[in-house]
Amino acid sequence: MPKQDAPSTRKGRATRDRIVAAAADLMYLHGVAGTSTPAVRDAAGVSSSQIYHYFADKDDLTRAVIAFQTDANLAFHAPFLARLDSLDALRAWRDVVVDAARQQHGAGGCPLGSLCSELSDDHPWARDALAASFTAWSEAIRAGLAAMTGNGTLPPETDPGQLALALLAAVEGGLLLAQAQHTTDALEAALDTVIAHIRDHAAEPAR
Amino acid sequence: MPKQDAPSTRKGRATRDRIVAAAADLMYLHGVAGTSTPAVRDAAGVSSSQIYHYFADKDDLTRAVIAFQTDANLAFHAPFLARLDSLDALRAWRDVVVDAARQQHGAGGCPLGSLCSELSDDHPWARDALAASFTAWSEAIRAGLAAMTGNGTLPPETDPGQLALALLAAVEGGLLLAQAQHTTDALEAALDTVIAHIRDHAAEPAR
DNA sequence: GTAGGATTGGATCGTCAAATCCATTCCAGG
DNA sequence: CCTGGAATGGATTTGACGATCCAATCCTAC
Repeated sequence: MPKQDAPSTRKGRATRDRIVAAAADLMYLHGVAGTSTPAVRDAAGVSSSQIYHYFADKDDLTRAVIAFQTDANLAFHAPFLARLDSLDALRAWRDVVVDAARQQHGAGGCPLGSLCSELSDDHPWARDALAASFTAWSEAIRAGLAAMTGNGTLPPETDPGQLALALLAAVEGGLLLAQAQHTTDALEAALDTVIAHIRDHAAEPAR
Repeated sequence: MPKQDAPSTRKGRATRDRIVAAAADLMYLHGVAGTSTPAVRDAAGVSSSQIYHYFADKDDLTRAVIAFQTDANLAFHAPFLARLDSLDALRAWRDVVVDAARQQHGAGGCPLGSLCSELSDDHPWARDALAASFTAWSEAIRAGLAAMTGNGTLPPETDPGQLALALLAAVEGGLLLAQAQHTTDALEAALDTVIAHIRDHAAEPAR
């Protein structure tokens, strides 16, 4: 039973947000199982009872963290995906993703990907939420690519949905490998390969 | 301090193997943190002391599981990657990967990927081992692709290492998304896109 | 067969995380 | 003001997990 009622007072909302932000941070760094509620309590600067005042249990808090990361992820990528109207714009997005990964030497991987890998099998509610997150993300990419078919950069018979999934998988797989290898090589190779395929398609005239 | 000495007696080796196999299975299903040593004890049909007789601690057992999954993974893919001398052989491998994922509706994801996502950030020894696993895997793919440049299927200027990383990232990302979506759509899209790019490259004559 | 190490069983200990409880303080509306 | 619900602090309970210990049994080498 999730505790869905938002805090009524301003202070309460601030506290709840602080808990979620701290939990999101810790869970990103150490995983959900690796994040204890005492750790969240200390990081957020609250007391134990606060956590259970605003959340039914740890699962409920985790639910909030998933929503938090979903929003953060879309907020981060949306500006670049909104106007994906040229190959250069696509490459610009690629650079942003690669730079972000490089900045932390791949550590952490994708916030959504980590949660997905850890929670999907045992927690259907988490799986559903994350599936929706990924769908929204790939839909944002697809919409961007659709702009390229719309303005003639790509031939009309290209399937933006297929390419969007391929790009998303490239990002997730690339970030996962970056986590182990501490290199963005795989991420770059995966994205560059898909983008090269798109470029080749754009270069050759529609048959 | 790993307990690296293999059991001296036949029975001991069998017990140790049983523990590792049970632990690998549970850790694949529920993650490392989600797998308690009592659970491993029950699944393997041994008593607590057995586990700590053959392994220094849970980390040491996890180390063994990583090695186990690394071997299993290579053993599974090697037959297909060994003779990757044509586009059809590449597509055959793709089908095997996709079928395996489809068979369990994406549940579980990649055994190595799951471990990587959970352990890389907090356990350097695991990260190193998994990085080596992925390197070996991508090297096997690269060697296969190299056969295609060797026999003229692919032009000599193609970079098999780059393509191998792209394929590996496609597999990992695709399996991760399959875990959330319970569909192999993304996996297929990612692999098909990279393979289409390779095909296009093969079709056009070397400049 | 028999000695001695390898292997096994299962009780047990210390620790820590999840969740609960209750008493106290805060604060917005009247 | 002042009052009732919201918010907070922190002690506490309960249970599980990792790890240890020691006694009993098994096997292998001689």
